[in-house]
Amino acid sequence: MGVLLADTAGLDLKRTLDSGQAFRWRWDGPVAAGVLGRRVVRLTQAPGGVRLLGADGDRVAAAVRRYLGVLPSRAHPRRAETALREDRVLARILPHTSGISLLAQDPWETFISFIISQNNNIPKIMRSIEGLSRALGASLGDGVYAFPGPERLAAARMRTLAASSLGYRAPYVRTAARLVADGRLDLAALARAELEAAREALLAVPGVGEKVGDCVLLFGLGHRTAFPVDVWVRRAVEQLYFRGRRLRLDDIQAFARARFGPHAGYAQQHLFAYARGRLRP
DNA sequence: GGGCAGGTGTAAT
DNA sequence: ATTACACCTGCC
Repeated sequence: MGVLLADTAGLDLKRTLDSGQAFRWRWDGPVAAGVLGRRVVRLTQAPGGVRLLGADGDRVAAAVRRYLGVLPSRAHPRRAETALREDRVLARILPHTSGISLLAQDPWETFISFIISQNNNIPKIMRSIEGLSRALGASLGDGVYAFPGPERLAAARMRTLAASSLGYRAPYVRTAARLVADGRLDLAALARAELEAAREALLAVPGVGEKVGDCVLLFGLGHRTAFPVDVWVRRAVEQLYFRGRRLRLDDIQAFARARFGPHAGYAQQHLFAYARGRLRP
């Protein structure tokens, strides 16, 4: 049943969907169910790649392939891995992390999701996003809800936001939604803009710091040289490249640019996955 | 039940 | 320029 998605050989679905870049996937045994826009998608790992379950047509398959980062071919994770294997440290790490893909997620949903992610943990982030979708998003049937659009979120009552356990992030989410809803922040334009200009625009939003901004750039706006530094990536860089020496954030960024260049985003994903799985704090 | 994790904003030096 | 602390919630 379903269809094997082209170009997904070698893609590790679990590593990809559980890598902290997406928050709307649920595993039911071997099947991952997620919401892409207004469509529920079910995926499973197959011997030759990723299988799209259900009776969806070619257009859906193409959309899922773009989402999974295997289209266009220049964005394919295999290219990044080939290049990153030149790095001695990553060559050692890759056997544990190979197959991770950088997802091409919806800019708006990614923007809000990572504002919620600040000073937070993944299960709680997922609950908050689920709660917002349930309260404000369109029903897609079977108890599944789309992520609410900017206008819906901008107009939401504070108590609705609070009911989704946003905590002190609620005003950040509301302000961010208003900026997008009335066009003062154009996420699509930031996807086309230069990295530094886009970064600056995101950092001007209350609740968006360097880490969240870089996550939005990398996971939602297609800026594949962004290098989000959270505590795990910091540990990985300091321990694996600098013998545990304490570095400043700017120095980590400069190091990533120099060392990984156009593949910095992918390097970050592998370092993050490795650190979370195998490094001690 | 107190301590802790997780980024950002703000106020302090 | 760097540093210390508060912020909300859920988990241990």
